[in-house]
Amino acid sequence: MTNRTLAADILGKLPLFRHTPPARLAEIARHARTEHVLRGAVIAQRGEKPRGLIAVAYGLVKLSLRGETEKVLRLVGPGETFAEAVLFLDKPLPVDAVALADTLLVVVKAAPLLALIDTDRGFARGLLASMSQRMHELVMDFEATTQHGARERLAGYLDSLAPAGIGDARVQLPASKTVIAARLGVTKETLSRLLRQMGDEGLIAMAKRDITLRDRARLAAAARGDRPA
Amino acid sequence: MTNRTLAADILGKLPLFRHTPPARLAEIARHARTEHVLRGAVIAQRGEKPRGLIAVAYGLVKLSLRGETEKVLRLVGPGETFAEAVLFLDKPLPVDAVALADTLLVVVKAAPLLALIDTDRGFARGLLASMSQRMHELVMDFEATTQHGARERLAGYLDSLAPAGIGDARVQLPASKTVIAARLGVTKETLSRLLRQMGDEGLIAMAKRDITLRDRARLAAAARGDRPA
DNA sequence: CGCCAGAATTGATCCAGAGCAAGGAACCGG
DNA sequence: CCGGTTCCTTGCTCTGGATCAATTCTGGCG
Repeated sequence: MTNRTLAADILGKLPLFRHTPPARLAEIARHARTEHVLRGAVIAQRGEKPRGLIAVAYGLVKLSLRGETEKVLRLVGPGETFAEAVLFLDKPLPVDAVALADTLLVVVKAAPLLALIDTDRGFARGLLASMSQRMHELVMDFEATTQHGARERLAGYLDSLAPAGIGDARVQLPASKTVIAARLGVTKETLSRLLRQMGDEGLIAMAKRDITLRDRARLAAAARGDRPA
Repeated sequence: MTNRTLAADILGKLPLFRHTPPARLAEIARHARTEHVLRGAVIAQRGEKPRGLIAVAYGLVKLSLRGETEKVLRLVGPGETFAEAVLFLDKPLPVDAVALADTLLVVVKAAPLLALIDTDRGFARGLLASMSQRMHELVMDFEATTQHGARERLAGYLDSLAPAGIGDARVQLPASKTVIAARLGVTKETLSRLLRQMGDEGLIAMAKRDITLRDRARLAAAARGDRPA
């Protein structure tokens, strides 16, 4: 399979292009290329000008703000895209992107996508919807960071990892605890202590990156800010 | 002037509709209405379903997250719009909207706008651009809140109020200090102390809501995190 | 003018979470 | 099986900014 048909294949599976006719998709793929990067590789850096829309075929990408303390804005997994927003702005990237695992990317140049907005109404709507979604998540995150304490954020995060349902649930952290901590906006030390504490309270059980939610009701309560009994 | 021609008139002045032909604009205005609200009035509350895209003709609207401590996400002034993102999501509003002054709003229902995306390519692009812009601002704000201390945020904010340039600049706070404090993510007490401190250092001079930036170089330095000499 | 409510200042205290330091524990290639 | 990373945990201390508690200032309005 050539690089381009591979790209077309991957792009076709994205929600964004779900309704785009194959002919147009092939056209888009002509301006796309796949890129394989190793764990730890820097995909893009803050300040650079974006190379285009980036989709993750497999692997995991970390988008983060780097100050003296790193804040992870989003973990981008298979089937997800990033850098949509900068496509339409003449601004440099505001975040760093680093591969957390061996990752296959598809990079699509901006120009053909801009054209696609005019010719494929489904795409325009899809893009709008996905950006709205992203925006909403960002606002929710903002709220979590500014309104809730570290314990509440962690409880909410853990709860969000498991599909709604009652009874024990087993979840797996999508990245190292250090990265999760930066995602939650705390230090790894604080995360470690909080996990420990929740373990002691019987809220969760932890084995490495695998966590069992032992009491989802109390976990949800903790996310709402209730202090332990 | 009727309510509708007024609405059309106001909408026509927005960047978003800058390139929309008058005929379409009139069509949109058929589904829009103006709304005059008094200072302090609640325009929309978190959890409600959005009534549509809202534009501010004159006045000032505060968008904020309400927990036990309020966080102001954005102050929306004349010529600006809000609630675009929720148009495309079937979700309740994530924020509260309150008028900070007597304000004239134009409320445009979602349906005709969705139709306009298909018929007016300029509009689709404009919408995408404005959402991207909003997104970018949100990320910058996020960065400020998570990466910088209160003093740096204030310095950056003050600096951003004045157009770039050297020498003394006079700016005016767009709202009460209490609101500005919530915008910056600090308490009014902390804001008061910081302003005082910057005054003592000769960085700024303050009279009520009017602030003179006395040393933009050092102000910019403070925004970057340099401690006072 | 004098009164009152909301806004701002100022001082004193408190605390969640950061920072620092020092081990453990799992994982890797050789 | 060893030696080196990289990741995680745990104890101690420190601090930015919140919180609590008075005043003081301000701008309407009768």
